[in-house]
Amino acid sequence: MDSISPLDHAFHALGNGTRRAIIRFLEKEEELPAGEIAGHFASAVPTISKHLKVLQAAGLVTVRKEGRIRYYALVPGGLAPARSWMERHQKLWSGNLDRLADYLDEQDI
Amino acid sequence: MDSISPLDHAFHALGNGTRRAIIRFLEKEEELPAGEIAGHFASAVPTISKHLKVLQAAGLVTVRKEGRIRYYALVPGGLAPARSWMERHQKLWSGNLDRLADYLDEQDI
DNA sequence: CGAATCCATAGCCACATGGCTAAATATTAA
DNA sequence: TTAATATTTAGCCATGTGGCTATGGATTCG
Repeated sequence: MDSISPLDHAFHALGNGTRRAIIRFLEKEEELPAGEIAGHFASAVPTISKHLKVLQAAGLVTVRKEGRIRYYALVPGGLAPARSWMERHQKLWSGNLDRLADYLDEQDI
Repeated sequence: MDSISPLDHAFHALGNGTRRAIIRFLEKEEELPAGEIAGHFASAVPTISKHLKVLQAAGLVTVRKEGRIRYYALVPGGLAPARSWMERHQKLWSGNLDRLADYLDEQDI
């Protein structure tokens, strides 16, 4: 019943080389059909489909269905929560902790 | 035989709420004994010990052994590789891709 | 309608993960 | 030397993950 933080999903999604490669591939185009994404990787089509679903659950990617084609695209602010977590902690890491960051971290934001 | 990228380790380590909580706890002090870290969590001691090992493998944490006590501390630049990956992609995400980032990403740096 | 295309889902496998308790190791104290 | 303390390692269990093939649903083409 323990609800999992959105950060868990985001970091987990990024913790796989194939998924990061999919992200890089998507950055080059506005959007891409699932098949075209799958075609650029050695893995089987359903395997890539699964990865896309993980990226979607992490809020990093969206789908647009047009006929029988699914166009995948990056979510503009998708990386922001994970990135801001890192920003704040990069600072704390270096020694200058402040109360705002403490407060934010109590909620694991 | 596929060697796993350091980024995989870092992102994977961050993809768990307990481990992020350990990081937050470590930020408040220069270094802490394993027992004191474990004491602040509901999980059993060996469970926290395992998490510390994951953080260590990810290059986020170091140990210093003094007698029978292990002092854990954050690695100063430990977050940097993961953070810079996100920096670069946050930019690409927003639309302005440049060749340097492309080159860096070919090696998944 | 029937066949082809695009893609997801279902089901399987081997292995990883996060949790636990119990045992081992290393060091210090009695 | 024996006992206590700090921490890791060894096993065990349930569940998750990444990979595959085979099947199914939706859409388009002949």
